Amino acid sequence: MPAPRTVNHDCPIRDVLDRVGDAWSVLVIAELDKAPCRFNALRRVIDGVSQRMLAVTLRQLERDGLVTRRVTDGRPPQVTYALTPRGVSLHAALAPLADWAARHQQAIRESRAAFEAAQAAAA
Amino acid sequence: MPAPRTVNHDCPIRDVLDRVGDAWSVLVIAELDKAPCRFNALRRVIDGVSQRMLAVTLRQLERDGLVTRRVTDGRPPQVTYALTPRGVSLHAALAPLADWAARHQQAIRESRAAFEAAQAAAA
DNA sequence: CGGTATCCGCGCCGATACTG
DNA sequence: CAGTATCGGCGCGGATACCG
Repeated sequence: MPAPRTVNHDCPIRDVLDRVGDAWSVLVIAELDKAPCRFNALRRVIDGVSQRMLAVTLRQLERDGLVTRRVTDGRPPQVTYALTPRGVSLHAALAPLADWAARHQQAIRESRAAFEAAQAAAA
Repeated sequence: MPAPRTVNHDCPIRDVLDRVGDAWSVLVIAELDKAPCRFNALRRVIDGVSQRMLAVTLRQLERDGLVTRRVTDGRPPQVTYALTPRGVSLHAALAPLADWAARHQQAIRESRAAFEAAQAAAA
């Protein structure tokens, strides 16, 4: 297949944004940064994520070497996920963005309200 | 209404990631950070973006107070987009992530290849 | 030149059912 | 407990046509 998907540029940041832009990946990383966690525990704490999306997200993160999947057979079977050093470093690289978001959140909301008010006035 | 939905958390970073996760927003911001730019010039340099998506993206960024839209009537009419200080600060907050992406890109590709090789071996 | 309006396909994701 | 398989809707975005 020639064109799998939006080519954009081979700009390296796009690979990362495809992951980071996903709603769940960041939440999973943030949670695992606190402590390793099991599947259903993760599911409960993330709240809103479906079983399928959590599985898919974890598989992607594992694939990229950002989390590890450790299986402990027994009754009941246990699977523990944890961040790799690479995953930790990504979480760290995300911090400035999170900071920015927290600092500008209010101003952005006001901008949006103002913009919509202007739109309404134009109509 | 108990839980409207797609709430995740009111975590402020989600608002930002909805924008940043969008394929085009970051490219537009990066381009406008170099210099203000007109619509079609932006279209040419971004390469791959449809007219519709560029318009939508710019509207969102304007709405959030990240870019300004300046119209100069004449023949032909001109519309110039530029980053606001807030937009510049977002671009700066993105830098560590871009750095991280550049530094880990190669390792991630290798992880993916290894993962897929393991998958193939399991089959 | 710089858009908006409309249509429509396809890909993502939630729901459901089943397995080791 | 920790998943995979399958289906179906719906929303995102490309293509196209048209306007100031």
